[in-house]
Amino acid sequence: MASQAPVATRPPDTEQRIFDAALTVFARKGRDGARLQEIADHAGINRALLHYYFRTKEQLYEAVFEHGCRQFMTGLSQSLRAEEGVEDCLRAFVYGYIDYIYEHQDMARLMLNECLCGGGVLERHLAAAIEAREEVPGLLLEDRLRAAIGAGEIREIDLRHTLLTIVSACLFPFVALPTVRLFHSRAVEDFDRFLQERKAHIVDLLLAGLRPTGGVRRGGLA
Amino acid sequence: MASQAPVATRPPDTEQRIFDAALTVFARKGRDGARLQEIADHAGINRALLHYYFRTKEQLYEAVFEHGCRQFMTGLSQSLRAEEGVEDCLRAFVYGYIDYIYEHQDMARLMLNECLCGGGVLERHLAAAIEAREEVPGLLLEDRLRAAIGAGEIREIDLRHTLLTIVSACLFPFVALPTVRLFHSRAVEDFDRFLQERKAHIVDLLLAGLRPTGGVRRGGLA
DNA sequence: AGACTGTTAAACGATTTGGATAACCCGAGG
DNA sequence: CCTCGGGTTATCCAAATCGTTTAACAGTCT
Repeated sequence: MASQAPVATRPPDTEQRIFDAALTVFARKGRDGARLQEIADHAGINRALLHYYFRTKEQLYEAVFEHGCRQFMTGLSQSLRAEEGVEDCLRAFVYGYIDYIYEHQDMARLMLNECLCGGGVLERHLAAAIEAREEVPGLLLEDRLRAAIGAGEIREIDLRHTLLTIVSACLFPFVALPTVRLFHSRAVEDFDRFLQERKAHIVDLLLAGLRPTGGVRRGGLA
Repeated sequence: MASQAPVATRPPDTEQRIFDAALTVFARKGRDGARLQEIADHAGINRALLHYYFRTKEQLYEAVFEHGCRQFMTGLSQSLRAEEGVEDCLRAFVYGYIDYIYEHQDMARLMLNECLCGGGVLERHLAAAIEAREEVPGLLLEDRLRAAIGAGEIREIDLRHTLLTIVSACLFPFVALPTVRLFHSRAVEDFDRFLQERKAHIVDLLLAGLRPTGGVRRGGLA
C-alpha cells in the first residue's frame, strides 16, 4: 500500500516513454499504419512490454488519445490568456493557438487523423470534456467577442462561424503543410518566421473584418 | 486496333468501379486501414481481379490517387468561374470551392490523409501538376486580387496568406467535421444549410477584411 | 528464501498480401 | 458451329507481418 513507488523494483518512466513513443508513431503513421514494434523501438523497450502496460494495441491507442487529449485541451486553454481589450484578446488567442499547436503538432495530427478516418473516439472524448464543463479553448474568446458586439466594439456577426474561421486559419496550415510548402517558400526554409507572418496576417485580417460598419470610427480598433 | 471497345468481350466500367470503391474505402479507412477484400466487396468483384488490374495494393493506391488527384484539381479549377468584379470573383471562389469539396469529400479526405501521414505522394503529384503548368485552383483568384490591389479596390495585404486563409476557412470545416458537429447543431441536423451559412459568412468576413483602409469608401464593396 | 514486478526472448495464431492456377462465361471471328 | 481470347471467379498457397501469449529471467523488497 505504498503511496508513490509501485512497491517493486525501479519504476522508471517507462510508461511515459511509451506514451511519448506511441504518440509520435501514431501521429506519423496513423492508427492502423503504426506498428507496435516501431513504438517499442522508439521507446527503447521490448514489444511484449507494451502489452504488459496496456493489454492491446487498441487500449494503448485509447490511452494515448485520452491522456494526450485531456492534456492538450487544458494546456491549450491555459495558453490562451484572457486579455482585457477585444483586440488584445483576439491577438492572444491567435498567437497562443498557433504557438501551442506548433509545440504539440503530434497531438494535433493525431486528433485530425481521428477526424478523418476515426470511429468516433474523438467525438466521445470531446463530448465528455464538454459535458464535464472542462475548459473548451474557444468559448472564452466567443464570450469576449459577444460582449464586444454588445459594446459596439465589433460589428454584429455570426460568432460560431467566426470562431470556426479563426481556428481554421490557425490550424489548417499545419494540416496541409506539404501543400503549403509548395506555395510558401518561406514555410520550408524558415518555418518559424512563416508562422510569425501567419499570426500577424490572421489578426490583421480579422480585426479589419470585424471592425464596426457604418463609417463611425470607434476607439481601440485602429 | 479497334478504337473504342478494347477488342475483347464486354469491357464494362469495371476499372472505374474499382477506382470508386478504392477511393471510398481508402478515404474512410486510410491507406493502411483499408483492406483489399473490402475494396473488392465495394466494387462487387473478386479480390483476384484487383491484382489483375493493378498488381499490388501500393500500385492501386497510387493509381487511385493520381487519377483522383488530377480529376479533382482540374474539376475544381473549372468550378471556380472567373467573374468580372473582385467581389464576384471572391464569392464565386468561395461558393465554388465549398460546393466542389462537398461533392468530392472522399478525394479531399484522401488528400488530407496523405498530408497528415503520407510519404510524399501528394507533394510529388502536386509538384508535377504545378510543373506541367496545369491550372492550380487558387492562382486565378490570387491574380485577380493582385489586380484589385493595384486598382485600389482592396487594401494591400499579403496575398499568399490571404489565399491560405480563404482555403482554410472553406476546407477545414470538412476536416474537423466531427468536432464542428459538437458546436454547430445545425451542421448535424442540416448540413446543407450549415454550408450555405458558411459560404455567406466567409465572403462577408473577407470582403470586410479586405476593404480599403483610410475611411475613403470606394465603390463596389458595400 | 519467497514473492512480486519489470523485462525479455521466443513461439503462436490469425490476418493480409501477393501470386498462381484452373475453370467458367461470353462475344468475335474464322 | 467451333475455337479463341480476354474478363471473371473460386480456390489455394507461400510468405510476411503483426498482435498476442507464454515462460523464463533479473532484480528488489520483506
